[in-house]
Formats: sequence, structure tokens, C-alpha cells
Amino acid sequence: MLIQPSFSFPPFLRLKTPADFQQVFTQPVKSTDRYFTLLAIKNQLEHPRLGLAIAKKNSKRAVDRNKIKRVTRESFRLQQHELSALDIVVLARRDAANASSSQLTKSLEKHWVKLVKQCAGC
RNA sequence: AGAGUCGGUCGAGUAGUCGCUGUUUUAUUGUAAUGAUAAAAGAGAGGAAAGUCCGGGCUUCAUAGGGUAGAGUGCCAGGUAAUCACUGGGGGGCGUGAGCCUACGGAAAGUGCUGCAGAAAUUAAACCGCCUCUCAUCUGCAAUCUUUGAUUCUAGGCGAGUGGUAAGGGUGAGAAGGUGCGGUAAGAGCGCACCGCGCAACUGGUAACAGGUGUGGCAAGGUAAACCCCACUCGAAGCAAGAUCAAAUAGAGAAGCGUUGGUGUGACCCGCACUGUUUCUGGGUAGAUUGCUUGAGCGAUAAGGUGACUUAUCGCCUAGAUGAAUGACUGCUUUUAACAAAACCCGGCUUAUAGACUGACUCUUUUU
RNA sequence: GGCUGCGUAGCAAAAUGGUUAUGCAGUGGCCUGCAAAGCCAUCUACACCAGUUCGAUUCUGGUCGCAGCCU
Repeated sequence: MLIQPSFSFPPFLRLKTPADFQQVFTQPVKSTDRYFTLLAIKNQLEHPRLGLAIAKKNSKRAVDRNKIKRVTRESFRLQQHELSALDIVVLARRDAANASSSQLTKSLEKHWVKLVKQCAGC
């Protein structure tokens, strides 16, 4: 589908409907640290897709939630060609609201690598 | 110079690379139609977007009509689409002052409450105290006689009783005006002067209210953000409202006939709606589209007004997402910038806020 | 986004315009040969800030936090 490597982030790279999210939540591959919990599952497409679930309970302020979303999208956008055909849902944990954006970026990069390895077998 | 009061404006900028969401134009491609992809241009969070505390616009619903109940508001005037908010004024409180705060109608319509303390807490009352009178007793002065004791008169002390008193004491948030003089057995608005309070007319003011004058001798508290009375206002729900297209699935809808009974009703009654049968038909959950941004809009100038605000002219178009867009990296400037993210839209209030600039005013000290 | 309710001790939970009950837990003592149970004593509270009132946990307004409902 992607002939030339592009780092854009168009809408079809996102999870949109509740049904998409339910599929990921049924039998996912997990990866957790103190900032994030990532859930992943193989899809039938030729590209990865990203879904965000940033709970209001864990990060109270809208500014914090937006920061987490932006950092996550930016990291996904730059790393999308390393990921195979996966549907990934990112859940933010309580410490993510207070972390700096560089800390979050490092944490996410580890998660991408880990998920690709784990899903290679299944 | 220091301390302080009330406002106003801004709230990171700039250059480059990558990326996100609308709009317009062009090109390619496709459909019954909306489209999809690429490129370019131009746009893209706030002063509070927040809290949801008030008020409106907008939308839907006959439980929207009438009455009761319920809720809210409460000095006067103004302005507004509208408000409990705003502006100006009045009264009260705080502050040396600039200034700040103020739900600020009625307690002689009625009901309730008023703990503890205190003699007494609401048709007032009388513990201590003060005073008159009576009785008993003690002491003193004087007089008389029946002369070492009696009687009378009078002054004082102590005790008991009857009455007067609300000045003084102490309690309390609050005890039936305050101060002074007169007055009285002692006292008391009992009388007088000043202050306070009530009433009356007058003057000023649109009014709230203020002012002086006359007059009444003075009234039994407080609480209505307790019930209540008076005056005024209020239908309810909220864009997750609602509208359109429509997989699934069926318990539905419309018209005609009939209307006794029954059922329902987000407080109750009147009321209102539904229920039966025949014929005809489509109905609307997931999802999508829409509502969705030109509006009581913003800016400038002029005029009116103390001001909130209003009027006129000219100019401008300034987010519209829907798993939800503004970010990341690098360089420079003075520092990693503070509080913090639109979700239908406006007006106000409240709360958070690093810092920068600026206007008016007050007090204290020093110098001239 | 909108609507509604609740904040009382370490935990649970009530009432009220005037002194905050009660239970469990903690601490100390009595009881016992030692424990448990029981009895006695003690400790720690009305979310925060203003207003009304003589007086506020209660009434009123605001702030903060928590929970629930509408999708």
C-alpha cells in the first residue's frame, strides 16, 4: 500500500469504532511499565493502527491528556514502518500525567520493539 | 523613598524540517449521487476555553391552559434580549485614608425558638441593696413621778414584718432609652436641657432618603439565610435537545366507526391523552449525515449619558473537531515560562494565574 | 458536554441552631496459671473559606474532593 516510506498519520491508521476496540480487548498481547499499558493484536490489513484510551480518572487535566495523546501519536508516526500489521491500544497510567515528554517517548519506543517481537510468533 | 487602594493591556516571539483538522483552487480517478488521492494558497484554543453559580437565544414535549401547592427574589433609580448579575445613588458596618463589604421589605397579623449563667428572659419580675411605717429589744439625751426604778419624748444600732423603689450590685448576646441638673423618704422621663427614638407637616431630591422645625415623654428584646405575611417572577427538559437517511428486529402508525367503563399522568385537582373493531401502510435500533457556526459578532471613529449602555458611519470574517485537530526536534532572543484545552452559541459571576507594561488615587517619612 | 447526590475519629455509622452519640480497631488496667471472651478507663472527628445569628456540624453562598446517571 505504501510504496514510498511516508511518515504521515492519515485517518486510516487509527482505530475508530467501538467494535475495533473490542477486538483488541478480547485476547491481546500486553506490554506494561509505569507510564503505559499497551494492548496489541494482529489485523488483516497491511499497516498498523493506533487507538488511544486516556482515562480521565488517571490524568485529571485536559492539558495532560492532550500531551500524552500527542506524544503517543508522534512516536507512532515516526515508528510506523517498524511495526507490522498490528492493532494497538495505548492506555495511560497514573504516572504518565506527571512525566516529561522525553520520558514518555523513550518508554514508547521500548514498547513498540517489544510488541513486534511478541506478535511475531502468533 | 517606603507602604497601600482601585482599574486597564499583554500573557512568549522568530527562522527551519517533519506531522494533524477544516476551507478555497487546480490536477488525476470514480460513482446514480455524496466522494478518494496529490499539490498549492490561506486559517486553526482562552483570559479564564474551567466551575456550571445565575440569565437568555435555540430545540422538543398538551402534565405548556385554570387553580392550589412548590421554588426564587426583596432600599431606590437606570440600562439590557434577560438575570439574584451590572451601573449610579441612599442607609448600615470596617479602615487614619484612597477605598472595601452589605439577601438592606414586615417582629403593634399570628405561631415557634431563645441552651448555660442569672433573683428575673417577655400579659415582666424583685435576690442583695436603698427608704417609709409597725412591733420587739439594746444604748444614749431630755422631762415627769409613785425616786436607785417606771412612764413619756426623741436619736441611733441590731432583728422581724407590711409597703415603696428600679438609681447601685452581679449574670448574660440581650434586663423597658443615654449623660447632666432638679426633685424625692428613697427613687423613678416624675420634670427640664442635650443626644437618640416615634409621629406630623414643610424644604431639597424622579425616588430611596436627607435637613432643620414642631410635637410625644419613650413605647417590652432578638431571630423571618425559623414557619410565616406582603409585593413581584417562574411550564418542564436539555445539542447525549432535535431533524434526515437507514442493516437488524417487531411489541408499531394512519384513517373510518364507537366513547359507558377502565388505564395513565416527571406534586395535586379541573382537564388532557390512551384503550375496542375494520381497512391501509411500513416502522427506526447499530451506524452515518445534520444541528455547527454571520453572531444580541468583532474593531475603529463620532455623538448622547456621571456610568452600565445606546445610536450612527466605515471596515473585517476570525476554529468547527467527532476515539476528537495546534505537536516534536534544532538555532536565536532575556529564563525550562504561570494558570490552563473549544465540543450549540452568547451576557454576567466565581475560582486558578509566572511575569511584563501602564493610568488614577491615599497614607507615612525626608528634602526643597 | 449535561444532570444528580454525598463529604463526621484509623474504619463503619446516627442525630441535632447551644455538651458530637454508638460499634469495631488502637493503648492501659482488672479478670486468668496463660490466653480468648467479658468489664473499666483513655485516644483520635463534623472537608475548606466566608456570611446570617448572642451562638453554626446543622441555615445560606462559594471552593475542593468523591460517587452515580444520560452515550
